[in-house]
Amino acid sequence: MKPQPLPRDFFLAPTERVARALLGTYLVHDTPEGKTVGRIVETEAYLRNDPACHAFRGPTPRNAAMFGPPGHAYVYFIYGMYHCFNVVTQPNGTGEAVLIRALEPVLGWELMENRRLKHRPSRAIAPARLCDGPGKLVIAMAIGRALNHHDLRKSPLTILPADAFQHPGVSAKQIARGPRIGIRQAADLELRFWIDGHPCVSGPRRQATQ
DNA sequence: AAACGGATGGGCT
DNA sequence: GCCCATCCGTTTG
Repeated sequence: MKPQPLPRDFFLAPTERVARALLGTYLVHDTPEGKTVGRIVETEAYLRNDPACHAFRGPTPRNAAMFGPPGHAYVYFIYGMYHCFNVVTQPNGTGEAVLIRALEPVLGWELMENRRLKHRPSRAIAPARLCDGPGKLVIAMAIGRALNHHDLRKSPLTILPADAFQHPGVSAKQIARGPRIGIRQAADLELRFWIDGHPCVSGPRRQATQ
């Protein structure tokens, strides 16, 4: 039987719990160019009463998706040239989400590499560096503003459970946590989660690779 | 190995 | 006008 996308109820759990539960699941994007799949290895939670959260000061045109239905995408533009991809959590109107920060490439490696090289044609990219950051994975998976508000139970962009590719999943003991990256407000909150020691995690805390 | 600055443009005070 | 949920190449120790 074909694996079914994560159901709506998955995203109704407390956001911190959803951020942990997403580790080991698979982000799948079907495009005319081909299919790409990445295993989620790093996430961050953004909460309603959290000054670092885009929804903190209430709804605006930009953050509207965060106040929309759970299990939909929130895609936003940042630093004049990048996008970030989030999954909305909690009931409609709450304003919480999980940022997807890093993927382990699973399928469509060559397509992901070509997309990355188009943005940065100067050098080769090590496999573990292909999707080790929120801006990078969005380029590799070709996730753009058009997918803002997209229902992640439907084609072309879905999230499949950890067992979809015969993987046992991620146990609580394998999950590390720490402060979120790149924010000034609420910088002390430990709302970043990753698979401990995984080579595809972003930042200095990942395991040393070559 | 870590620190730093430039690119680049939308969103909000 | 200032602030970014970033990335990359260069410099520094």
